[in-house]
Amino acid sequence: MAAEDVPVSNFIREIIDRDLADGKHASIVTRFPPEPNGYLHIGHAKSICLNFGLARDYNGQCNLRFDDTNPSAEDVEYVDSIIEDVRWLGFDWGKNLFFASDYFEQMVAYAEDMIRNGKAYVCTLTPEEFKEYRGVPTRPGLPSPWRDRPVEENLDLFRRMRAGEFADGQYVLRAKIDMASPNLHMRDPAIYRIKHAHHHRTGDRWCIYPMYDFAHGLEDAVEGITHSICTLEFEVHRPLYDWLLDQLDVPCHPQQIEFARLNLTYTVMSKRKLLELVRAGTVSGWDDPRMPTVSGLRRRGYTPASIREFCRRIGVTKTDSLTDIALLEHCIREELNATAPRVMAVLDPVKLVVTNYPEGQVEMLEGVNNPEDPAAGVRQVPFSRELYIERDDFMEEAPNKYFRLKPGQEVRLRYGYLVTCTGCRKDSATGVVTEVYCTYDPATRGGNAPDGRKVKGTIHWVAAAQALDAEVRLFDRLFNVERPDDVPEGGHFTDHLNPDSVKIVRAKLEPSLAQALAGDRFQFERTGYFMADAKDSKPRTPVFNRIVPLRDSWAKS
RNA sequence: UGCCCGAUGGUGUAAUGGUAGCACAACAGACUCUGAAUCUGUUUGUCAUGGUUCGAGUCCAUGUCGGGCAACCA
Repeated sequence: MAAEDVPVSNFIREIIDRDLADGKHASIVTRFPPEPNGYLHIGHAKSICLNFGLARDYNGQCNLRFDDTNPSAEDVEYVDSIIEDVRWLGFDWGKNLFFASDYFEQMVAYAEDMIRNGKAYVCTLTPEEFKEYRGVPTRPGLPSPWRDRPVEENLDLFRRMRAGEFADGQYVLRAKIDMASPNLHMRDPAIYRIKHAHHHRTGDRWCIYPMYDFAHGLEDAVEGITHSICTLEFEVHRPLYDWLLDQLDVPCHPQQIEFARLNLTYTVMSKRKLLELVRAGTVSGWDDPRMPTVSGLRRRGYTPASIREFCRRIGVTKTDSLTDIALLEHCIREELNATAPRVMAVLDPVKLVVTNYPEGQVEMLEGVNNPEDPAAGVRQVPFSRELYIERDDFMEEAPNKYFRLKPGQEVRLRYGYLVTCTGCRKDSATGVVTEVYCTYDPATRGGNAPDGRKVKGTIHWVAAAQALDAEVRLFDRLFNVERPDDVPEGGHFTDHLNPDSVKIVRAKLEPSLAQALAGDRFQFERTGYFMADAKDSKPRTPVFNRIVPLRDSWAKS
């Protein structure tokens, strides 16, 4: 078993172990129940890995169920993207793809059972009055004047609600529980509302829709869910979840278990805020490579395995926490270090002229594709008199510990020659370096000196005439503070947007990259991991996204 | 001021009454044809106060701090 597949224990697994040992269940059934009103993000990935991971490890089943009980915000676009994302993450629900909307008829029957049992009533209060009667946490609520409406009248009104005789908000079906409960959710919650809205799956068949609290437990029960796992904010709903299932003649009573949702530094995670960024055009869409959405991470170049590994490492608890995004970055670096072919690419080019190298000569030098993986083989890289190097790799006046090119210093051109810097030319007006000069030692072909002398620095380069010009997108975090949600009075989370979250450059790439296909990942030596963009890369003219930079202990000091 | 939940190094997470461990991050060194990777080492922790116990991060009490709950959203 690979390290990444070894499950990390957590309190939910302990509950399941106990339930299995006690014989409460012979096997488990979980579910991932998204509402199709937005794209999935890395927080959902945590839930997906949890629920599907449990099913996998315990030889159980995990359903993919769309909780589509509110047509106003939902759309097939979201259904499709969610299906694609869960599958991309590497999970399979087999035949168990369900929609809450498929249970609407059944839910109405359960609602009528509740009415007949005197556990639900049709209320005529307006939304404003409803709120008024509910009271506040510190004060009990007041019973609705319609609380004791006769069963027959409730039944009749509910059926007419369904038949479309009333306007939105005119009536609502409520559970009859306890208006004095310290738990607001137990104060006769609404369970069915009138909503004349077009549903993406049921069309105009319905004009009443069940509320989450009524629907969710029934969906779970009907599907035979054993462990209904959700996030912490539903903890206060659990008494209602349990109460409801106790009132009705359902196939089973699943156990709701809550865990803490994922928070990431330098990131916002609410669907509302992500939608706002999309709508405002702050990002190019849900799959903008800077977004924490599954589609954004995919576009950026993250692999499913790296996201799964991240989810494995963060664990599952009930503690509200803030995970350092450095851990996510570590997970993708770790994978790509082992798998990504190395190439040379100059992101901020300046010309280097090897003054004693014959003009017009081109020789092919051998580069190792992946030092971590001998099977990756070697490739040929052209070398000539004029090259491009990184502007950062030359300093006219440099500190002592600067190992790259400075006048008089010898460095290695990776897989090329040892060269000694002899000077540079600068634009007389601006002082900007336009060309750097050096001489090479012909005896050092391939990068080693026969006399055994060592050089401290090795830099990457690309032959000027053979270089492939390409667009490279350098992404950085979208926000420049750890907690973008923390805003002062009157502020907005977008105040913390990082103005430099993307920088587009024209880079010089080694010619082998002309063969790169959309979705191919590479390590650009000394700079980072990159992927050819899935949408904008064309054959022979790739466009690269920087997934994550290499660690750089020099830049820090 | 009501109810529910939580609190272990900078961050995340283990330890289930018996040696506080792991990972990320940071720092230092070794190695290096990537200032990467790798290797070695270092710093930093049980929210507080009582109690139970031979023994408490763990159990109990009180307090403190943090989060959630007052959509006909999920």
